[in-house]
Amino acid sequence: MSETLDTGLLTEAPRRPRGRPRKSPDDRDEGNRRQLLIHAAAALFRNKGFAATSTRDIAAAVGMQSGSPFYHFKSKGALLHEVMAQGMRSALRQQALALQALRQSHDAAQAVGDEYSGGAAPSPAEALRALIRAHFDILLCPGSDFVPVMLYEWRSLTPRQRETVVALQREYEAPWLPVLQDLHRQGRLHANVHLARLLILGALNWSVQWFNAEQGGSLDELSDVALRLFIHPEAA
Amino acid sequence: MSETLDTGLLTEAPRRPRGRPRKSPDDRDEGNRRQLLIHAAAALFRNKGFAATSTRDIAAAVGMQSGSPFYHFKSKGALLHEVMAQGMRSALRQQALALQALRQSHDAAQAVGDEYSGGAAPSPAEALRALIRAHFDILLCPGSDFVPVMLYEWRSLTPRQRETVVALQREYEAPWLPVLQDLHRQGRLHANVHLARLLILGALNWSVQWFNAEQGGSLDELSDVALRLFIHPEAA
DNA sequence: CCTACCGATCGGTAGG
DNA sequence: CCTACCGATCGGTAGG
Repeated sequence: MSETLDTGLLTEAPRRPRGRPRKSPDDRDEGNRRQLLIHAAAALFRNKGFAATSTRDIAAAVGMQSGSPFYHFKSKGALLHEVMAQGMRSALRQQALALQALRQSHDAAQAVGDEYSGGAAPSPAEALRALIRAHFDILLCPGSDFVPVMLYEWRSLTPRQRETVVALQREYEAPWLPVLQDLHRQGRLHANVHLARLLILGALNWSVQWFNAEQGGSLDELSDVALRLFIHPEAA
Repeated sequence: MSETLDTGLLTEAPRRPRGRPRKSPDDRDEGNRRQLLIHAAAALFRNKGFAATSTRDIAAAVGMQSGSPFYHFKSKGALLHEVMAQGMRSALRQQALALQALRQSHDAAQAVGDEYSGGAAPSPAEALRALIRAHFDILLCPGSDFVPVMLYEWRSLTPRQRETVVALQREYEAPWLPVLQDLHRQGRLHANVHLARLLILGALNWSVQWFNAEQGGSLDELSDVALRLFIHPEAA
C-alpha cells in the first residue's frame, strides 16, 4: 500500500514559488490527503463523538486550515458517512478472510488424510470462534476506530446515509445466523437464534467500552472466554 | 426540598399581573420544575446525544425560555451529571428491591414447608435471572432514559463528575460477581467471572440499541433467553 | 488547498 | 423565571 509520494521540490520551480513550499504538480496525493482526513476524523469521532468534534479539529489533526476539509468532503456528515462505509467494507473483507482461512485449514487437514474431525467442513463451534475473533479484531485492534464510530454514532446519519450503512451491517451479520442455527441443532445453544445473535454481538460490541489494549490480555484469550460463555459443552 | 418561593406578584400588583397567566402563589413547583427539566433532558440526551442537544431544546421541551434552565442548573454539564446520578440511584433501588423480593419469596415458600428447592437461599441461577430482569427494566421500560444516557454519554462528564458516577456503577455491578462465582462453582458458567460479567452486562446494555418496546416481546421472555444463553444446563 | 469571511447557533449571564 | 444580550464557536463558502 505504500504509494510513491515524491515531494518533487526539485523538478520545477525556476525561482521560489509564492507561499509556503509546494509539492510538484505531478504529485497526485489527492486520495492520500483525503484518506488522512478520514483517519483523523475516525479517531476524533471515536474519542469525542461526532457532535463534539469540530471540522476545525479534524483539519488541525492533519495540518490543514479550517476550511480545507470542505475541499474533500461536501459536509461534516459526508465525512462521517465515509468513515462508516469504509469501516464496514473493511470489516466485511476481514470477516470473509477469516472464514476463508478457517475453511482452507480444514481442506488442508483433509488433503493429508487428517480426518479426525469426521467431516470436511469446520465445526459450528470453530466457525463461531472465527467470527468472534474477527469481530474483536475489527473493534479492538489499535487504530480500529471506524467500526466503533459506526456502532456509536449512527444516530448522526441522515436517513438516506443510514440505509447504506444498515445494508452493510446486514451483510456483516448474515454469516452469524447459520452458524448459530447449527449450534442450536447440536444442542450447544439454548436460545432463540435471532435473539442470541443480538445478545452475542452486543456483548462483543460493548467491549469497545472496557477493553484496554495495553493490559487487557490477548484477543485470542478473550475470544475463547466469550465462546465458552455463549455455547454449552459438547454433549457427551 | 420545596422551599418557599413567593413571587410576590400579588402583594404588590393591585390590578392584573403583567405577563401570561400565573399559577397561584401556593403552587410550589420548584422541585417539580427542576425535575421536569431533568426528565426532558434525559429524553433528549438519549435520543439526540448530549452534544447535539442544546439547552434551548431542553428549555423548549418544558415550555421555558432559553436562559431559564440556568436558574436551576449552573451548566449544561451539571444537568447531564444530575440525570446520570439520579438514574443510577434509582437503578440501585430497583436492583435492591428485586433481590429482596427474590429472598422473600423463598422465605415464604420455606415458611409453609415448601422445601422443594432444597435450601433456604435462592439458587444462583434464580439470582442471576433476577439481576438480568431488573437490568432490562432499568434500561428498556418506556421512559427509562436515565441509565442509557449514563451508559452512552459518560464521555461528556468532567473527570470529577465521572468519579461519582463510576462509584455508583461499581456499587451496581457488585452483586453480580458472587452470583457468577456461585454459578462457576456449580459448573454452569465456564468462563472467567470478571470477564463474564463484562460480557453479560455488555449484551444487556446493547439491548438499548435494538429493543423495541412495542413489538419486542416481554422483558420476562427476553430475560429467560438471556439466562439460557449465558449459563449451561444443570449437571445431570 | 489557503484566506477571509458569513450567518447561525450555542452556553451562559445581568438585571429585574 | 423572563428579557435581552454577549462572546465564542461552528459548519460552510467565495475566490483565488
